[in-house]
Amino acid sequence: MDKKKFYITTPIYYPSAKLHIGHAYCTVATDAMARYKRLTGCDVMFLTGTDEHGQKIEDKAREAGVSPKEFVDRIVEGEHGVLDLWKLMNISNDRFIRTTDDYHEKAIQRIFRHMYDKGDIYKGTYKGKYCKPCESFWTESQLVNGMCPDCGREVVDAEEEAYFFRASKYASRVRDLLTGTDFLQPASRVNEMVNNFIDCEGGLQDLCVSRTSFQWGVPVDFDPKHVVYVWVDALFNYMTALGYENDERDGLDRFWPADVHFVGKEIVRFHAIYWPAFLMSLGLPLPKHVYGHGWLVIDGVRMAKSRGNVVDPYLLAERFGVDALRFFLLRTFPFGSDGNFSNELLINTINVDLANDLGNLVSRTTAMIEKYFGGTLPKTDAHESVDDELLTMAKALRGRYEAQMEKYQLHLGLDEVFKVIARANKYIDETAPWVLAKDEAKRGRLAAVLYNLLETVRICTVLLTPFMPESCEKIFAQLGADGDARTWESAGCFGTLPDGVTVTKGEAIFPRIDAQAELAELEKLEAAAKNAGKPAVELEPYAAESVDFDTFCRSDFRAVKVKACEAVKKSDKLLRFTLDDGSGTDRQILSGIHKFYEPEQLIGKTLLAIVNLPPRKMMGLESCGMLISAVHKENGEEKLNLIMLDDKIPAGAKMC
RNA sequence: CGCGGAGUAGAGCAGUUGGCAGCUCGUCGGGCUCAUAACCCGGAGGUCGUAGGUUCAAGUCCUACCUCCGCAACCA
Repeated sequence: MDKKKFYITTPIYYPSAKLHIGHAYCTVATDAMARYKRLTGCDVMFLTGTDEHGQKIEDKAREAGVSPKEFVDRIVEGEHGVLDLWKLMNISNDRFIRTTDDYHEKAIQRIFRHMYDKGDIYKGTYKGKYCKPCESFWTESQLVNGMCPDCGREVVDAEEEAYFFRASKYASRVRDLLTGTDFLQPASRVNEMVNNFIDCEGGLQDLCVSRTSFQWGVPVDFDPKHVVYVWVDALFNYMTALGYENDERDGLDRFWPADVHFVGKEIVRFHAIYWPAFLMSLGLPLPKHVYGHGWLVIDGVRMAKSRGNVVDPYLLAERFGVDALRFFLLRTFPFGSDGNFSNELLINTINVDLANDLGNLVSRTTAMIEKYFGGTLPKTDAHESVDDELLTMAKALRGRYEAQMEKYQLHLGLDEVFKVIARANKYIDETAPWVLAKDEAKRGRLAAVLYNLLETVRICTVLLTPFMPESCEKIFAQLGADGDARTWESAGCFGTLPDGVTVTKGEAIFPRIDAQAELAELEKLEAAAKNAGKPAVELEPYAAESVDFDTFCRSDFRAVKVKACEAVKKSDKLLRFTLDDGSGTDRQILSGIHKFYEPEQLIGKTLLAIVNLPPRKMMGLESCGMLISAVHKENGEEKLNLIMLDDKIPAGAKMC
């Protein structure tokens, strides 16, 4: 019979900055799944890569003074870059795709044209905020203080010509796919998608698939002032990497459709709605599953560069070992939901599961075989009923593990293995080999007990291989398990190790970590890493254009006193100020500075405000003016200081 | 009333179709000495967010409310 195929992918990551532990989490999970499938005998294709186009990279490259391609090359191929990280993490991907690869770009042009020819891509207008001097479009949410985030000048409502994908045409087929099949997992994500994006007001929106406001992308070949905008470019990587619309790669017939795309929950929408719609448009087979995993969060908030709470996988892998880190990520957090990451939990998991339970089990088993039998067990068949439970569990393990793995429940697969490991530790207590060893007549029974342990450990190790390839290799070596005793087959067969096998007690495979000392050390290292290589103080660029005196004079700046200040409900940034501006009536101003100040710090302070801006509503509240602050970056971190005036200045005093 | 998720022992979480409330860590007590001060056993600790309702029986189903978190919005 032909080998079964299995095609699995990670998202292609956006290399605008170094990857963090969250990216590693997703890739390690995919890797474990791919290794598991290979173990079971599947012909596996495992793809990962990078999504390298777009405005943000164009901007970052300009800031760095290099071309966009040079910029992404550095993050992808450079030292401690994406490729290095996956090598370090022992990722076994079969292919790596970069959306700047020539064959991919050419294929995207053809794909775009096919969809256009079919009438599923049409020319329309994209509405947004436009900054004339910068020739840039911004979405409402990108604006800084309602102004252009680049130059700080005013933006205007404007329209840009753009191509759109007619997603609306496929709305009902996509809804059926989501609600009627197990395409999207975990199932809890289905309602969210359907209610939010398909059955919402206005129905499924057509998707903007081209832009003219930046150049760093795949040009639309029949209308070259447009570049293909993110999702057509990014999602089709899963097919172009197999040779779709190109001759450079191959394997499309063999591996498409994908068996599963592992993706973070933030991009579930694009994989679960637009990706199937694209494929429907082209009449292509749909992937079998999309699995949206959770995020690693820190103290309950999402990890993000802008929050300065990203965790560096390099640091952790180097300190604790790649396998320990891989294991921790997949053992601790339920794969479908968010998990709260902490160094403490990491160390605790390593100590308890790997050092105390697994490592110590290997150690005491091999130690006793060496001590009592010189490393080689004699033939024996002294079975007792106390063995039954352990043997039953060990024999059933592969099936139970497989059931979980097939559902992508990696943490539950591991859980099954660790139940058996715990049972084996208990078995040692029950059988007390050190007592048997004192009685020469019980040599046979002693050998049987140790053999049972040896086999149990071997089976567990086979099943742990996808998670911790290198450590399992070491364990096999200590057990004397050769090629045939490391296979999927053998994991279902208690008694695989031959009589006379020789074990060797070696170094501790997972040494215990001194938690307190290590935590302190980590804190130091992370603080150092955070500040490394970043300019101490970074200033906004100076305005190139001059402003005439009259324009300046029309701005009415006044001293104001803070009478009351409170956080705006449901907003993480806004503070609501009630101010005395000297006029006799209170003035309300909202300011997005909660990240920098707590409201109680500000009551009674004398601040500077511009008071003749038109009122504006935010979160349902009216803001009449703007408080003036000084902004800069320190060690890459945004800093903001309100301008505080001498308290003897009366409320309402005009600045000029 | 924008959409969705979550509230269960000190912490982190499981609890399938309603049937005596569980797991890991921590904590306290005991056992063992093969092992990486590891392992094994036992105890304490919860009115399962609140208030109603259905039922012989509710963590589980229904209704209302409270709190938290995502998305969205907003960030003058």
